[in-house]
Amino acid sequence: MKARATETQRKTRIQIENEERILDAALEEFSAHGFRGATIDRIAEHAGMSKPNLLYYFRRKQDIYEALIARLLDKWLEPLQALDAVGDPLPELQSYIRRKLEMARDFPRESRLFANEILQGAPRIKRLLESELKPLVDEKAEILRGWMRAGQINTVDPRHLIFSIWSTTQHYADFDVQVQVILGPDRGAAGRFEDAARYLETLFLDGLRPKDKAGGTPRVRDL
Amino acid sequence: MKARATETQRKTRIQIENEERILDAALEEFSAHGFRGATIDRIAEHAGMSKPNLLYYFRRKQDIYEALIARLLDKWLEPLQALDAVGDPLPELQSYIRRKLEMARDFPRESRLFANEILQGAPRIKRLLESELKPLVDEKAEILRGWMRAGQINTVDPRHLIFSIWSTTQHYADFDVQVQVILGPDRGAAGRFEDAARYLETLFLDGLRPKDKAGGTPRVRDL
DNA sequence: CTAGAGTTTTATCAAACAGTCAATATTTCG
DNA sequence: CGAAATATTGACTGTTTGATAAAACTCTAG
Repeated sequence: MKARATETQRKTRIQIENEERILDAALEEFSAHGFRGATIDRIAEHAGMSKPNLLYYFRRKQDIYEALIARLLDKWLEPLQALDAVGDPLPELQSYIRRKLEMARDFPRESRLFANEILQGAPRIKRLLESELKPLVDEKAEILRGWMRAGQINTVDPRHLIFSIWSTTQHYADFDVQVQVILGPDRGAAGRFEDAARYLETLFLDGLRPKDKAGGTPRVRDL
Repeated sequence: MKARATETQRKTRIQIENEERILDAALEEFSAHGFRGATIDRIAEHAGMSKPNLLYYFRRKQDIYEALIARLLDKWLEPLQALDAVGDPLPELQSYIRRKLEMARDFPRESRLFANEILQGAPRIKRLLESELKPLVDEKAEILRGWMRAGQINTVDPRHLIFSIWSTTQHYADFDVQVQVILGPDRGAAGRFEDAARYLETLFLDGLRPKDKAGGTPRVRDL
């Protein structure tokens, strides 16, 4: 019988192995070229099997893509899930930033997969963003607002705060080539991420304005 | 005679008009689907001309892409170019952030074009990044270091500072769909960018740590 | 060991794709 | 005007791509 995912049926050893290999190869290709730029041929080649064989496990290109997204979304949202109301705000936020940065370091392909999808208008996962991401962000934004009301962190729009954490951390995965061109090969990947972590800590905690200059607060604000 | 760019030759009115239309259409397609995902047929259709006609002006797909990149890179680096050593550091940085954010607001397709290219490993413009972007960043990083030595801004790695400005501002163009899902349709595009500007100002100047706990200026700036 | 389920391959298809060519139409300019 | 330069088109080529059909092979449970 056909190995269709829709049916409730135990998976064969070979099925499990091959779907794994296909999804890994697909991650490689989709994250590097986007949905339209990736081809079944290259995914099959990368997975070490013939194209018809691959299509035996996933009937259509889009099926591979959707399986991949479904498998990765939860993992991707884990750091934000972990943001907890009970901890102290600043360490809690630092921890969130650190986790996101570690995700960018350890799972750059996953980061680029989502980046490609969103960048190209999220035609295939927009619904998923509305049903999964939006409520999660709303929930965590409420926690942040609580901290702001209590004066434990500066008052800002919590959703924009979350955007800035996403963008600054994922930048190191998504724009890695550019980062490497600019930083040069001096420090390895690990060193780059340490530097990034140190910088982001300063930025998010204290910003750029020096804490106390010699006399008074100049507070230059306007442009 | 053929209308090849390699030859020193005055351009016809029709040539100018058509190249313009082609490049605009190409920006639309390349920014939405990446190099491999975009097709000549769709670019031609979008430009309102037949495919062979388009190929009369640009012989290969890659030629369109390269012409587009060449035309846009300078404009894209303009805000950083404008960062000036003589101004006061904080207003100067604020101004840079504001400019970058305006670019994201006014030229989202250009932002996505570059994002797509870098995301996919910059295979076509890596050399350009090394020859144009790297020296510019090095130059401006030196200005930032000067301000840090003078104690006018906090001491951080200036290149990571630049990364964070790029990522936070371009996020509003590149990840626009996601931003819209999360913020909802309440405020229009203009409103979103005002909010973003206000938030980024707080972030980059003061970070999240409250300035002085009780007493002093509450610094409530609400949403 | 063997029947049937599960897996892989070979052959194939139609559509999409980048790019070419020669013929035709239009514009420019002396 | 009329010839040369420029622009546009239709018809076409070879390749890539997503997808299918059926035959052949392999594994596994009884």
